[in-house]
Amino acid sequence: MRKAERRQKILDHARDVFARRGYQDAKIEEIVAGAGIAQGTFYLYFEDKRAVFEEIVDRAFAQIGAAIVRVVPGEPGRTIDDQVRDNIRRIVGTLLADRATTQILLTAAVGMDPAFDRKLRSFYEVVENLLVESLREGQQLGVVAPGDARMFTHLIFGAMKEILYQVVRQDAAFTLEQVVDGIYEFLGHGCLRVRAASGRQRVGRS
Amino acid sequence: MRKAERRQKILDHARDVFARRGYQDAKIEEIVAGAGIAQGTFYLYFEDKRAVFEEIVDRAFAQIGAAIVRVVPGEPGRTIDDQVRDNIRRIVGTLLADRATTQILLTAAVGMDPAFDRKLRSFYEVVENLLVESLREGQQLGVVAPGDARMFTHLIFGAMKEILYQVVRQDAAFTLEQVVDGIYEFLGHGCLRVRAASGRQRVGRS
DNA sequence: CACTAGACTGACGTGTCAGTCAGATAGGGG
DNA sequence: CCCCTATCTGACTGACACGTCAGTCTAGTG
Repeated sequence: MRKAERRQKILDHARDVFARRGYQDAKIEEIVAGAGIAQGTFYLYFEDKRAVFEEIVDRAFAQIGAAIVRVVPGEPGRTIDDQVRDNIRRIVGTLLADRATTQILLTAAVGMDPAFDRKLRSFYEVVENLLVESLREGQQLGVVAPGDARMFTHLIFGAMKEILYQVVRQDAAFTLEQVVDGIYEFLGHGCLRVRAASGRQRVGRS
Repeated sequence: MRKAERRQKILDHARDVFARRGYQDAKIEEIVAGAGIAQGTFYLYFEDKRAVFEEIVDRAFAQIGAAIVRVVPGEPGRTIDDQVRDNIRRIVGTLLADRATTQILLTAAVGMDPAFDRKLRSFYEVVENLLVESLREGQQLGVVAPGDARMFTHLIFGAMKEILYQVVRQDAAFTLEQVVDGIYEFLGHGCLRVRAASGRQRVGRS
C-alpha cells in the first residue's frame, strides 16, 4: 500500500470515529483498529491526535470555501435570485455529501479548547465577513432587507447549521432539494404572516 | 455555612468553570478551588462530575421551559403578534440573564457522549414539538406561511441559537431588544427581497 | 543469498485526573 | 470539659489512554 493511500485510510477512519464519538472520546486505538494498522504506525503519519483532527477540519473548510461563489449583480441570464439559490445548493450539497465530516464540524469541533476555538472562529469570520459584505451590497441594490447585516448573517448561519445538523444526525429526513428550498424560502419570506399591530420595522442596529 | 448555601456555591463555580473550559477540560480541582472547599467535600454534595453538570443543564432547561408561554389566538387585547414577540423576549431574556449557563448549553453540552446526547435531544424534542404544533395551528389560521412546520422549527431554533451564541461569547454586542427585534423581523420577512424569477413557492415537505 | 533502509509493530512508560478514605476539625449537648 | 457526631480535608490511588521506542518485517539491490 502506498504511503498516500495509507494516510488517506487513516484520515477516513479517524473521521468516522471522531464523528461517532466526538474528539475526546475518540480513542487512537479505535482509529488504528479501523484502519488496520498498529498504534505506532499512526504516529508515522501524524504528529498526534489533534493533527489528524485539524487536517480533517481544514480540508472540510477548504471544500466549503470552494463551494461559495461570489454573487454578481449584472450577470446576464443569471438573476441574483438564481445565484443565491445556487450558492445555498452548493454549500448544502457539499456538507451533505460528507455527513460524517459535517457532523464533526457541528459537534466535535465545538468547544474543544481556546486554541482550536480561535482557529474555528477565524474561518467562520472570513465567511461571515464575506456574507456581511454581500448583504450590505444587496441592501444598496434593494435586494436585501434593511437592518443589521451582521445580525442577518448570524441568523442565516444559525438556521443553516441547525437544519444541516438535524439532517446529518438523521433526526430529520430531508432531501437536498427540500433543505435548499426550505432555507431559500425562509431567507426570502420568513415564516410568520401576522403583521396586524401596525408598523414595527425596527431591526437591531449596532 | 448552611448545606444548601454551600451546594449552591459549588454549582455556581462549576457553572463558571464549565462555561470557561468546556466539560472535559473543566477540572474538579478548579471548581473546588473556586468554591473554597476541598476535593473530598465536593463528593459529599454531588455523586460525580457529571452529576453537577447535569444539574446545571437541568435547571437551565427548567427555566427555559418556564419562559415559554402558549400562544392563544383569541386573547383579547393581545394580538398573536405580541404574544409571539413576548415569547421571544422571555426566552432570549432568560438565556441572556445567565450567559455562563447559556454558553454551557450551546457549547459544553454539545457532543458530550451518546447518553447525554439523548437527554439533550429529548428536551429539545419537547420544545420543538411544541413549536411544530403551534406553527401548524398558525398555518390553519393563516398566520404562518405554508410549508414543512418541522423544517421551520429547525430554522428558527438554529437562528436563535446562533445569535445567542454570538452575544454570549461577546463576539457580537447586541442588546436584548436588538436581538428580539432581529429575530422577530427575520421570522416575519426573512432578509432577501429578490423574487424576480416568477413563482418558486416550493418548500420542503416530508 | 546477504545486506540495508524504510516501514511497521505493540507492549510499555508516563502524566493526568476523577474519585476515595483515613484522619482532622468543628460544634453542640450533657 | 469531654465526648460524639457530622462535616470537612487533601494526600493518595487506580485507571486510562497518549505517545514512544526497541525490535521485527519486507522489499529492493548487488
